[in-house]
Amino acid sequence: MLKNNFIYKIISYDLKKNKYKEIITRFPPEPNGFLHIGHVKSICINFGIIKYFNGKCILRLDDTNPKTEKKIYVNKIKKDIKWLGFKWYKKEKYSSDYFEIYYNYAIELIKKNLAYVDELSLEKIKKYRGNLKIHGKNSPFRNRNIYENLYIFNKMKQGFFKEGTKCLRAKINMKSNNIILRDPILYRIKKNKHFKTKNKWKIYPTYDFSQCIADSIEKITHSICTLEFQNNKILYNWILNNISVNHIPKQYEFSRLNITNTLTSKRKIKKLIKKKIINNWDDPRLLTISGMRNRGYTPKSIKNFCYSLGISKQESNINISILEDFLRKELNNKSKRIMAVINPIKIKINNLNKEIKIKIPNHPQKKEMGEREIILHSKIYIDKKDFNEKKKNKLFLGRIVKLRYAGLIKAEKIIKDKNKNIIYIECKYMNYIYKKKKQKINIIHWVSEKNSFKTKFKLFDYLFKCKNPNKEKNFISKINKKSLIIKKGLIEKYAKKAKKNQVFQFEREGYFKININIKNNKKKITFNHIVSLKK
RNA sequence: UGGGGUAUAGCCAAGAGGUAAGGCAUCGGGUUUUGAUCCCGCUAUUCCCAGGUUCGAAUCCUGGUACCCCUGCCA
Repeated sequence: MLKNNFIYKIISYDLKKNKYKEIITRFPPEPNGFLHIGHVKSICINFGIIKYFNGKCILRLDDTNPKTEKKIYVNKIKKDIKWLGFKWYKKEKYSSDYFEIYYNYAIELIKKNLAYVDELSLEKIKKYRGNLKIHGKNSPFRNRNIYENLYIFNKMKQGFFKEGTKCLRAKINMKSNNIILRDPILYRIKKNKHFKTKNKWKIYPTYDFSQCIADSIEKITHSICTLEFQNNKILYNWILNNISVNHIPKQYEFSRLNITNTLTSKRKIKKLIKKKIINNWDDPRLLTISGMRNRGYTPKSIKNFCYSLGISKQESNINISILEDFLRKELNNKSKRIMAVINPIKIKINNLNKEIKIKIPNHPQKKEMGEREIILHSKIYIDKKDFNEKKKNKLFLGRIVKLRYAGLIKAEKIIKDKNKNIIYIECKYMNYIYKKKKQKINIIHWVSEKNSFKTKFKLFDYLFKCKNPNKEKNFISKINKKSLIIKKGLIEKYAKKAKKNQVFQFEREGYFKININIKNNKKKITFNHIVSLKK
C-alpha cells in the first residue's frame, strides 16, 4: 500500500501547509548496468506516489562517471521502466545536461573560499582523512589562495593534468565526526570518453556535488533515496546552502529491498556474467527487470509485489516466495491448463484395447477458456516422481492411482532390462467407482503416446540455495549448480496450437512459457519454466 | 562515549499517553478429478532489555543491548 507510509504522510502534510504547488520526485539510476527488483521498489515509490498528488516524476540518468557508464544501459533502463508501465515527465534528463552549471557552482564555492584544489595523491588523501576513531588533518594545499585555485581548476578543466593528480575539494572540516564532511571531493579528473558529452569534459563532478544541484535545478520537492545516503544528507544541504540556488529539495531515505536467494549488487552480477555462470543481465534466473521479463513475470505481478511491501527505514530481507506468490496469482487466472510429463516413465495398460476420447476443460474454474480432447489408450507416460515404492500415495506394485480426467490404474508388473533399469510398468485399467466415503487416491497427470510429442523443458531454480548470498564472503562458492536443468519429456499435442510466448500451467507442475523457433521451415517447440505450483 | 540510522508475531508493517490495525506465511475446516486455485476460521496479555514518570506507556524519561551504514577521486 502506497499510502500507509511516512513518505506519503510527509507529502500530504507539506501540501496541506501549502509548501509546494506541485510535487516533483525523481528516479536517478546510474547507467552502468541493468535495473533490478531493488530499483523497481524505488520506481514504484517515486512514480507511484505522485499519482495521488497529481505530481511529476522525472527520469534522470546519473552519468557523472564516464568510466563505467554506457549508452546501451540508458536504452535498457528506459525500456524496462516503460515495460513496467510508468511514464516519466517529458524527455528523460541527464546529469550531464548540467555539467556547465555544476562547473559554475564550483567556481562560486572557490570564490567564496569554500573549495580548493588538492594535489595530494590518492593514498595521501586517504591517510589525511583519518578513520572512524581518528580525526583527519588538513591538506597542505588547503590554504592556497583563491586565484591560484581558480587558475589550476581551469587548467584541470582544460585537461592539463593526469587522472588522480589533482581534485577539487570542499573546505568543510577535517575534524568532523562525520567522515563525509572531511573535505569531500567535488570534482575529479577522468580521461574516458563520455557517452553523451564525448571529449568535451576532462573533469567530472562526484555524486555528492551533482545530485543535490540536479535535484535543485529540476525543482524536485522530495528527493527519495535509500538508507545508505543518510550520512550524505548533511553534505547535500551544505552544498545547496552555500551556492546561489533558489530551491532546496528535501531528502528522505527508505530501506532498500533485499530478496532471499538472489543477488542484486551490480558489481556481483557483473562478476557472475564474467565467470559465465549466467549468460547476461537478462538471464531468467536473475531478478533484473529484463531477466524477470524473460522468465515470464508480468509487470503487474512485480508492481503488486512492491506495493504490498511497506516503506520504512527497517532493514528487511523478503522471502523470494512472496514475489512468486504474486506471479502465480496472476498466471493462475490467465493460463490454460495442459498435461506435460517432464520425467517420463512408460506405462502399458494391458486390459485397454481401445482408444478413449475425453473432453476436458482448459481451466477448472473458467469455462470461457474452452475445452480440448485427450486420448487414453494402452500406451501412456507418467512422471517418475509419481512412481515410488516408499510413498504410499504414489503408484507402486499393487497400488492404485487416479489418472487425471481418466480412470484408475493399478500397477501389476515392473519390466526391467539387464541393468535393472525400468523399461515400463504394466498396469490394469479400472473404472472409477464413486464411493461415499472419500478415498484418498492420488491423482496424477499423464500423457498418451498418440496424443503427445517430445519436447525439451528448461527448468530454473534459485541461483543461490542460501537465504542471503549478499552476506557471504565468497558468494561464488554458494552458487546453486543446478539452477538450470534441461529435461526431455512429453506434452499434449494441444500445445502445438499455442501462440508465441503463451503461458501454460502444467497440471501439478507449474507455469511454463512456450518457445517457438522456426528453422528450415520446421517449428521447434521447447518450454521454459516460470514458477512452480505451491507444494 | 567516533558519527548517522533501526528494533512491534515466522516475514513485512500500522501505531504518536487511553488499553496491540492490516497483508503474507503457518495451523484448523469447507469446495475441488491439480495435495493448485477458491472460501471460512484461529494465531502478540505484549512491543529489544532494565528501571522510572503516570489512574493509564509500544508511545514520555534514564540507563543498557543488538543489528545496519560511513574510513572510493563509486553511486
